[in-house]
Amino acid sequence: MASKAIPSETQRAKLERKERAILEAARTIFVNHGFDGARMQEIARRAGIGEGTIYSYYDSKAELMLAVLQQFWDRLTLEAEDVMAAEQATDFFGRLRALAHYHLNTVIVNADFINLTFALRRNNSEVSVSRDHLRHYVAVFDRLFLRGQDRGELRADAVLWQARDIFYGSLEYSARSIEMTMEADRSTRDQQPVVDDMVALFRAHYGAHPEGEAADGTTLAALFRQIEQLTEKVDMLAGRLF
Amino acid sequence: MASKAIPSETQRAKLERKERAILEAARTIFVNHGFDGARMQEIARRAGIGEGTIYSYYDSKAELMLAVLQQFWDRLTLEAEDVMAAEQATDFFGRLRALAHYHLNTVIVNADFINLTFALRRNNSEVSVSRDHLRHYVAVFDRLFLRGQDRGELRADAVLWQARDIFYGSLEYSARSIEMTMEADRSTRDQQPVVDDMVALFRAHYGAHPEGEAADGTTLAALFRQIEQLTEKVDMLAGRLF
DNA sequence: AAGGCTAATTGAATAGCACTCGATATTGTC
DNA sequence: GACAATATCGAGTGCTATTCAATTAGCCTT
Repeated sequence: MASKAIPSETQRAKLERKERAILEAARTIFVNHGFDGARMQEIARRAGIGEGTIYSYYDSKAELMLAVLQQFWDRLTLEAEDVMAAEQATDFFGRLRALAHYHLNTVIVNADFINLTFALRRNNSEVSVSRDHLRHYVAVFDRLFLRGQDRGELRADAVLWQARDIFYGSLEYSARSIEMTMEADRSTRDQQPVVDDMVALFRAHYGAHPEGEAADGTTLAALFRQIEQLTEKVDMLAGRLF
Repeated sequence: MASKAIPSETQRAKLERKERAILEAARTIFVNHGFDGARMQEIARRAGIGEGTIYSYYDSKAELMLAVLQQFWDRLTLEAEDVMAAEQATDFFGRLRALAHYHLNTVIVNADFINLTFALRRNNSEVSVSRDHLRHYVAVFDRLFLRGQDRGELRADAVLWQARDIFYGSLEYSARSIEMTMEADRSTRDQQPVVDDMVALFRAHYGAHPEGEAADGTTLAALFRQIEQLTEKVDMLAGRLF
């Protein structure tokens, strides 16, 4: 029995090493050439194996790339947690700043990976898996936000997923703008105003503003929202009239 | 001379009709099958022409799709302008709401096109052209924002491109969230809170309300007054209706 | 250590696709 | 009607991911 287990252990180790080699090679080739530009032959050559062998590890090119992305997003998730844990400021906005800074920088530095992730959004069968990575990753923000609400730092009536979309959506677009304006210079300098703006935005719009409360506890943001809804109603009614 | 011009006119018309047929067929096939899933043969069959003929109109599959996208984004740009012009409320926030509403709805309804647009973000040579469509489209927002600043409705120190990224980035992510939660039901109901939140956000973060005194009683009073007036207006309009 | 069994590996063969090109048809001019 | 120019066609080309029959390596039994 033991004589069986030990050799199979070394065998498994060997297979795992080979799998890592494939993944490593695939990562390089995919990032450099994109999904369509990557040649399975080149990946095989770089991994030091035959072309057909890849298919005993991964069923298809798409699945291979999915594995690469899986690894990538898992790493990001762990790093994001670490960055927030390392932040001295333990209040919501301090941590939000740390997360925003990390995310923006990561998205810019790993623009290739981000593009790859969204390039898969065609083949519908793969999308669901691709979504899981993202869901897992953005859960970091969700936990932070909910904790902020529990502590009373954020409006209790704020909707989590709306805030999440604002956070990640804005930062992703900002990353693209930053990339466009300075293609070569990858310093972190120009990211600062974007991060500052994002934190200020969350403070103004989602912050609990205890000092600005009216006697009945109404907040400024709530008033603005109320104005929005009323204005809309007026528009709607006016539209029905004329 | 005239005898030359007239036949060439009919000939040109014929070619243009054929080009429209190709574009129309391509649009359908690309939307239904995605870029990689689309077969040039099927596009040709649907357009009622030979496969090779497409290549005397468009140099490649990618360029054909680019033409489809061009047409799509041009239409969106015009519609966005119209929607804003049709809005009764001429202040910044009223128009922003109209634009946000139009954009969010459009992105949801035409999710296929949006995905196609970003699917091209691999082949670098095409990206620049693809960017031009977007640049043209988002210029609608830019004009609105700058006008709002000129009129003193918005903070003068707000950075245009940051605001633009927040607007379009958030809405695109929100669209995805909305799609995910209700795959079938395409009513406009769930878009309302997102639009409200976006406008309220711009008001709180970019609005020029005497910001320094935001938390003091006078501003609060002004807001309450505004709410009073709006409520009155709603009552009046509702009274006229029923 | 040899033989046998299983699992892993290989790369030539297959199939599917965008795109080309020589042949054919259509149009315009005299 | 005949010639030139232009537009159309679809079988052929070249390039890929993927398959699979043949080969090799690993492991166990005796």
